[in-house]
Amino acid sequence: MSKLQRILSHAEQQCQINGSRLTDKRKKVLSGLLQSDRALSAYELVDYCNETYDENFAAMSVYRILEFLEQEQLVHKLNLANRYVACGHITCDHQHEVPQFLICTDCQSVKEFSISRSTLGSIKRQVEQANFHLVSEQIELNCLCKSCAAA
Amino acid sequence: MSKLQRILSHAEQQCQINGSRLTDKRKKVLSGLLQSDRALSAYELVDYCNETYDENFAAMSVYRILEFLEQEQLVHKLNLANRYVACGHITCDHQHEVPQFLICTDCQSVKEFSISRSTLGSIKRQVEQANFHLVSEQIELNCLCKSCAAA
DNA sequence: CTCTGTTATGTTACATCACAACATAATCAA
DNA sequence: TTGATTATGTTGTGATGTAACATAACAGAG
Ligand SMILES: [Zn+2]
Ligand SMILES: [Zn+2]
Ligand SMILES: [Zn+2]
Ligand SMILES: [Zn+2]
Repeated sequence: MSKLQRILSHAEQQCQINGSRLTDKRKKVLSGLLQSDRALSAYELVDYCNETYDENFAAMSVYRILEFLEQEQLVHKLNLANRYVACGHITCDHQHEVPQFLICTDCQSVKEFSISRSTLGSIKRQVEQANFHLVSEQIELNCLCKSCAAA
Repeated sequence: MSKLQRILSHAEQQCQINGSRLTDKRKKVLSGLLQSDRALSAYELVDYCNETYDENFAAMSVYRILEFLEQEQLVHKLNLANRYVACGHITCDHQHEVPQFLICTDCQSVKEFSISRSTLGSIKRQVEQANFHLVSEQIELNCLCKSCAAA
């Protein structure tokens, strides 16, 4: 069983537990993201799926499917880049924490990582001091990945 | 002399020093942002200027003007919200540091603030450990402002 | 296995967004 | 005045995101 298959079946189980269905189309969109080494826009996914699976996804469908996958924590939306990535922890059993993302502005590769609790804590403290309140611990940072930085 | 006037003339001087011109149109766009209590999208600015000054700005012009104002550090672009705010430090004489922004996802009000050097340092360190490199210290965080959080 | 309500997907049509490309006008430096 | 540079006008287009309504697939009750 390939790694992709393993992740997909794990995702399917997870959906069953949540009382939702990982349909064929949804699986294809998720696969697209899983097989991509970078974050994809909705329309890139439309093209990818249509070429790879000889399907006829409409943009509308992909947006709806992405919304679903996001709710199921299988996919993350990167607001800073208006793109989507597959969650890197689908096969993990532990509860998914709110992740932070490093996005390469050159090649759109993404690293899902966790900033230390203490750093996150001091960010939150300083935000509160400024009389604002974080709506989410999801933090996105524009970066260069190692290979793009070298070039 | 009103506060607005003072900021504008300060901005004009700054442009002269840089060998650029703060034209009438550019002044109007900047004024629009200065008088707004929240971040505005390019098209909101188009509408605002056309209504307020009885002008006929085209979207294209506003995009160009915003690009100019950004170069002059008079305006900041918020990538997370696809909106623009006037710099809060135009009349400061000290060198402008890279700012961080707290953006209310409800009312689009924005606080330009500075995270502590030490926190910024530890963020950078953790990013480097993940083999990425920050392209900018500009960090944008989705928040709720105090009044929106209350409601 | 029907029937029926719910969920998923298809289809069409729009509103918005961001900018390319070329044209004209204003400004400046000599 | 002239020529170069900069700013703005104008037109057109590709990309984005979603509303509104229609049909299909599914699941559970009877
Ligand atoms: Zn994840
Ligand atoms: Zn890269
Ligand atoms: Zn500023
Ligand atoms: Zn608010």
